[in-house]
Amino acid sequence: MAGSDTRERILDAALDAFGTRGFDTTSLDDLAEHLGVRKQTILYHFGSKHDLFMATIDAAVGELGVAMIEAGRGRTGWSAVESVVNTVFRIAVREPARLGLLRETTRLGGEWADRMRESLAPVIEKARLFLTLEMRRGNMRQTDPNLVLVSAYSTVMGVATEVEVLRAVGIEPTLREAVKRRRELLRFLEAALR
Amino acid sequence: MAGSDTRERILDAALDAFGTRGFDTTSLDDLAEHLGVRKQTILYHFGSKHDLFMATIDAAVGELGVAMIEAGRGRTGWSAVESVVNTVFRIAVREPARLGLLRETTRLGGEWADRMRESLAPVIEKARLFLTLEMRRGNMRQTDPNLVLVSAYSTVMGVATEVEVLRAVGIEPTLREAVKRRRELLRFLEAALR
DNA sequence: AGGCCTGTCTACCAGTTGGTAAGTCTCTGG
DNA sequence: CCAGAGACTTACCAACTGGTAGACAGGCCT
Repeated sequence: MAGSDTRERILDAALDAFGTRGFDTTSLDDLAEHLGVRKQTILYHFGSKHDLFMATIDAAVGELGVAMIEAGRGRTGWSAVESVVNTVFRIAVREPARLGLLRETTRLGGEWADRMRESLAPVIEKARLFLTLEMRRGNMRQTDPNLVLVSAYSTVMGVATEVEVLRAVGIEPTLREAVKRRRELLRFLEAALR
Repeated sequence: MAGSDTRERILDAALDAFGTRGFDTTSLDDLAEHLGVRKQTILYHFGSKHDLFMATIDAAVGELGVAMIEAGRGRTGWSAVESVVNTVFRIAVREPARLGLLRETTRLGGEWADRMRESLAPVIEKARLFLTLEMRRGNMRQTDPNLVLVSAYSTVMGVATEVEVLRAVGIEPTLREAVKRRRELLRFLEAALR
């Protein structure tokens, strides 16, 4: 039959559901119905809802990390930052659930956040090194790289994903607006970092 | 007996629970047990879980807005920004659930986010006016105030509340660290805005 | 052919959820 | 003194949750 293709389909659907509706609100029944499959098929492939979420984190966060490292590879200075931000924004527009899952995971904390940190550790380490180097070179203002990292992360994530906050200031989440937002965000970051 | 004091107690506990564990994860049973009261007492005062959450938003977001406006009153320029950020940070440290509830509400979206936007509209309007004025005076770089607002909001909220992200870069959420974070955040914002 | 593994299904379950119905108690005003 | 409103309770329920047990089909290897 379809072979192990079902597993992939479940993982995709789970990523989408967990990343948009959240972990608690997503029931295996709903997920199964949406896939045209019985709930027990999901449990057969992933054992438990817990394990399914774990697998989802690995898949989503892993690929996200790879994309970010790829975006920064070979670039230096401001162009590296720009490239990474553009990549994150592209993902935010095309697969909002992927960043949503990151949010959801940090929100849930505990064991899941640990897992996510593990997956993301190499990216963070790379970013830290980058910042340290740029500071030493005098291309960036001197401060604690970790704190800069948090500020930059928060800003990018927020501007890229916080739909309701955008609406609160009268910005509708359209593609055109996303482009403007990205441009302004880059200016904001550039001013803050350099 | 205790009169309508129970209502207040329920509201406080609900704010705490919804703001930290989230809406779905918080059951009326748990809430009731924690209060030493039957679940039906909660439903007597608030009708439904839905209505309880609404009331929680009104209470929490309302007071937050008042605190922010109060912090900015009478001040101009950078000192106003500083004062508001300090206020938000104080709340983040002392009543993390209050900011957590804001997060949770934007996360859930829909009707609840609408309600929150209503409560917060005057604060946002005031902030927008402030930014416009400062830009006109030349104290702040010229751009779309709405976009600046989103960037600033995201950054402050993130740095103040995203515990797991902080841990990811090796910062433990202690009080001492919070002070350092606030100082760095202010520098970050100052560089980005002026 | 026959045993076995994989993938999917049906049937079922115990626990938890938000919510309804109807009672009990106490205080207060006429 | 008693009617009734307010505050809180017990008793109950239907719906849904994640998960287990076991059957059945088909392909693969011997």
